Amino acid sequence: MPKNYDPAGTENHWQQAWEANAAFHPQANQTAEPFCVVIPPPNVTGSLHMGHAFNTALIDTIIRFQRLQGKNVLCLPGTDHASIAVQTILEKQLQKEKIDQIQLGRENFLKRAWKWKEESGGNIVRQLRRLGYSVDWERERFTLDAGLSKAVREAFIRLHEQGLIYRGEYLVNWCPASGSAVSDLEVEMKEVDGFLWHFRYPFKKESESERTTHLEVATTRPETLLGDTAVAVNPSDERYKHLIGKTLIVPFLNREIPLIADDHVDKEFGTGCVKVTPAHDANDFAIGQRHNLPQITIMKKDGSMNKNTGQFEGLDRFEARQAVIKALDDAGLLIDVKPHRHNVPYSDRGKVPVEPLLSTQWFVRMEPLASKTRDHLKNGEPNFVPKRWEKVYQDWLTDIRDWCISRQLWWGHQIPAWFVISETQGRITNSTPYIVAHSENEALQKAKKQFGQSVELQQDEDVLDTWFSSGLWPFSTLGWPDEKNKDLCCWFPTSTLITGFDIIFFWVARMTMLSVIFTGKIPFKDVYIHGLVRDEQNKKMSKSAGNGIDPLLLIKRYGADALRFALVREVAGAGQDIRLDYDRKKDTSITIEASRNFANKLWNATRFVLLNKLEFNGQQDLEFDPEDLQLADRWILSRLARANQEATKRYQTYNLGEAAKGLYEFTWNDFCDWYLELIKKRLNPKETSNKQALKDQKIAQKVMIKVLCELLTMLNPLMPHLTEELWHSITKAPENDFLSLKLWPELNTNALNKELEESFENITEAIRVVRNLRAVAELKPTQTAPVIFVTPQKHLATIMKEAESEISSLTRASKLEILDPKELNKKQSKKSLAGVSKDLEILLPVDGLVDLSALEIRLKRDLSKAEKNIENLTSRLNNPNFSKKAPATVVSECKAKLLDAETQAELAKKRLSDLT
RNA sequence: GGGCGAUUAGCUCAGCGGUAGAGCGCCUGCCUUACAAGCAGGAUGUCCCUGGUUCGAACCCUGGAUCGCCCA
Repeated sequence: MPKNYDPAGTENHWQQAWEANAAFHPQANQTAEPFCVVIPPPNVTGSLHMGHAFNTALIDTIIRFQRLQGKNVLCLPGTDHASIAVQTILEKQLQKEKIDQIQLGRENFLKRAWKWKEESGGNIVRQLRRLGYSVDWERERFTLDAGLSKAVREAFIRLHEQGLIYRGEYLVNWCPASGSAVSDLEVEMKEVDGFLWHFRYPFKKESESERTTHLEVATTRPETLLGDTAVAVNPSDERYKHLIGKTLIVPFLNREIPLIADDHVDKEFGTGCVKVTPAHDANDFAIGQRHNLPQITIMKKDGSMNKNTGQFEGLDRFEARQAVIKALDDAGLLIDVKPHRHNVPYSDRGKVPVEPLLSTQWFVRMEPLASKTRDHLKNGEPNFVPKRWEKVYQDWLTDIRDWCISRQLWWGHQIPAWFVISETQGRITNSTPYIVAHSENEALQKAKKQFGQSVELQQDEDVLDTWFSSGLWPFSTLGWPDEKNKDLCCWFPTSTLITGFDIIFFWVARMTMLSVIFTGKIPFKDVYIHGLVRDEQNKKMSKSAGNGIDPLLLIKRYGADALRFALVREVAGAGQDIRLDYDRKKDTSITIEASRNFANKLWNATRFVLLNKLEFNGQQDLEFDPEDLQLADRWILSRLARANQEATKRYQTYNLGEAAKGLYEFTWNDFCDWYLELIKKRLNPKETSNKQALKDQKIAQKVMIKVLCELLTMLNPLMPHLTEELWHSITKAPENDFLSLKLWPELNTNALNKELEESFENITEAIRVVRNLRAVAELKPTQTAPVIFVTPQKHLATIMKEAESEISSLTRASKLEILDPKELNKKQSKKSLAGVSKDLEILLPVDGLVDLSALEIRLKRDLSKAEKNIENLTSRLNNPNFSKKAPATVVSECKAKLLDAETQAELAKKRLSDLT
């Protein structure tokens, strides 16, 4: 084994071995308790970013732990088809090749899209493998698969049958960049610096009075005045009360519109008069509905002005704004321009302002779905971890708006609705009847029954929102709508959903709602919500901000295990965002480097064990008679059991960061720093003929191997590659026998011994004091010196005697004495360096030149600490309320501490007086 | 405007009623044959402010400040 761990080869090797042996491909018919996680399907156009790495690290840790618990674990991977993103990529391709999309036709376009998917779409999935993801690759799914497409059609048909899907003309968010409607959720509000334009809205001649020939109106979007069908004021606004009902004239178009009164108008905003454009603004749409106003669309789908705009026809929406302003100015109607910061809705994908636009779309009626899902939530389904996200989820399910699911795109699930165009002269209008069916054939049969033999059908051109198919993911991937499917029966409802809080709305809520309606069940028991990865400036990592950190680069530098361990370790406070330090010049991260160092530590601990197990081979049993165990053995076995107990609990309750930290500390501090150091002497006995020594050696070997093996298993969910490699090194297990498929070490409760652990701490503390005194004495590490421990505590003395030889070697003692204060020779103590730990005196009788002033400083510091303690504790104990009201254990603890502090102060004083 | 979260050592964060913790960094000494990606020793804090509850508050409650996120 080389001195340093090199992850590259190891990780690659085990990833291939796992996959070649289908290690994580479970059978649906096993009797073991099922455990299932479906991964949040990444966008097929995506490439691995830190968010994926983080999510993956958490999921994989959880499922690997559950696998070690003996459960029948399925983790199902896949990708979603990302309608808009793929379409955008292809459109760019076509543009480059100067191919017209319409001429190319839908069929050819889709051929190209699939070709692109086959060639480039696997990118993200390939990259996920680099993390060592223990998913079942044989069950990998894609939202446009035949199976999932069937599920989508079935879902659409069932919703439609239940009256939960409708088609109609409403105001939707139109994204001119992608030429499609998008849902409310795909709109992001951005605060931008704009202007508030004040202009005059003239009254019709008959409506004029001497004093009022016009109204002053303020708007951030002057171009929409071309679609105005009213001006509105608040009914209680004294300034305008008398004018309500009068007629105004739309500039340039000379359209007559009324002045109406509506409660929703804010008197304080602008002049208190608002123009009303029902076809281009959501609030105005609502006003329009209340007042029966006409809706005039002024824009085409590409964002340019249509024929309703007179002289402005053909202008792009932003050009039109400038043109309208200029025209208003020219006409003397423009009054004022004020800078104004306001929110503008942007399309998430298209990155341009969305345009509220009247158009005919398909919608899902959400309230009935949400209401059923809220009922489940009352019973605690699903269970959110951390709890606080439940409220976010609940708020979202309350006051939910209908979901616009149609997209004017080609890449996706084409809506399974066929228009009976023969009923409306071969054209699709808002009144054309339609048939919803699984296939064209079925639609035709149905249509013939209803409309006669000579019907002519045309399928709706639009596709469904990608989230519609993602919403079915937990059950469509398991074989739904085939309710007898073995996978579905075995693993649905799934166990845990693990995802970031940013998609609770988009994804989690939609999955629960769709699942409730189709299966009657919430699709997962637990929802573990994690935070986001932020950059070193605490900014959210995103493509547009350009502050992403490439996980693959970090994997290359530190290894996938180090990256995973670092990400999980940082997440101790569940649900909190994590900040990852990163040096952009050098592509290094101190946090991940620390995890890499930990991997190396584990590597070297194993190396040490292998170098010292002598004639042991992997098959040899590790049984031993507890009677033969030495103090250190019993101690480390107690610590091991505790580590096991804590890790189990933490893994089970999603406290993964704490699990990682706990195991890190056990490995480094307990096992490496103390246990392995303590047994070094036993492992290399000087007299090979001494039977007891050989026995002790063997016990130490067995214990260290046992501890290491269990440790490797417990760390396996966090660092799967490294632990797999090291486990094979120790056990010499065959290549296709995996630690990852073994069982979690059984908890040995008999080994737990709190008292022993506490006593042991006294010893380690004593050793620390000796080392400190040696440093004060400026002894060379190789130099030995005599050590004397003095304690009146019989128990402590006994334990120290039991560990005498270990203490000797760790303190480099030439001679070690453990004495009762009565046995201490005055002369001896006078000439010694001395330290104090609790009621233990530590003496270093060194002759020769020693810097006494350094020792004095040390002792004085000890003394003042102890005195401060005494003061503190006494004042507490002197408070009558304290002893009366505080729990008895706390009071007695306090008294014991006071006693300790007093002895300590006394000893320190004595030593100080000895110095002079 | 409504809601949520954060504020603890130089940095990144644990702790959530019983005298402040870890990792990294820092200082000192060590190539002690598992590991210098290491070992040993050491220093470091008005636990954001303000009242209050309590025998006792970093932790619970009032109010406020700053930063961040979500929704309107």
